[in-house]
Amino acid sequence: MQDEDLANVMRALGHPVRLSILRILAEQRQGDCCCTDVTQCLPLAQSTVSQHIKVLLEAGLVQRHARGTRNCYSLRADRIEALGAACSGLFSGFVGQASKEVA
Amino acid sequence: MQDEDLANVMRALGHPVRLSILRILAEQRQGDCCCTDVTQCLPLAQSTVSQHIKVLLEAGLVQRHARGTRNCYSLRADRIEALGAACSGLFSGFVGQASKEVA
DNA sequence: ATCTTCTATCGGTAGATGACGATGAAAGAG
DNA sequence: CTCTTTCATCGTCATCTACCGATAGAAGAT
Repeated sequence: MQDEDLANVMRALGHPVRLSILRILAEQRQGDCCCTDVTQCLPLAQSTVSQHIKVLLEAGLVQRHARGTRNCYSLRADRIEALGAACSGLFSGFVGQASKEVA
Repeated sequence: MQDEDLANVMRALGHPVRLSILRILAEQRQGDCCCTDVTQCLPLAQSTVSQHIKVLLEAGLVQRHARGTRNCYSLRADRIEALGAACSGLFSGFVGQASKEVA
């Protein structure tokens, strides 16, 4: 994962509301969590929530699947796992060098 | 680490230049990397680099230690490790639930 | 066909962010 | 003391972000 992509994903994660949305989606068993459901869990307008979801979509962290009149969202576990791996590599790379000095 | 803090750190990481700065600091052996050194590695003005470093400082990702007329910067390995752990927990939490549906 | 629900998008506003050049303070060198 | 180097901060500008209300289109219900 390139720095540019990684930065994009980090930026998507860099807002408390979006972290909340991810948590809300993670708690849904069936993946049938639509925009209205998410909105009801948050003190924000539907349009605002929709915008945040769009950011998460573009970062590849969630996926959309239409179900009748609803748009349902769920986490993209594959991408999140990849991100976890990328972070591990990133941080261990940093720490590997940095620990020589920080002591 | 609370969502608010986590989001702050993510936001700090959510810019390619700041990721670059972290990489530059990680490559320094002695921790004697000053603002001018970092600036020479980047196509940006010194004031801009100083601003980015400030963001990283406030996120707790780097530390400053004066050395004569220079301000030297190094990574805070402890914080980065903590962040890595927080991310692991976050992602595994997400994936743990999400994987029930994504298959 | 009409009504309702859901939701993406638009338009607008306030505030944050990123970039720059200029400046001034601190610390060492001459 | 004077000069140079370093660098955080300030003022400014352009752009991006976050939020809202309004709207329109799609899909199902009546």
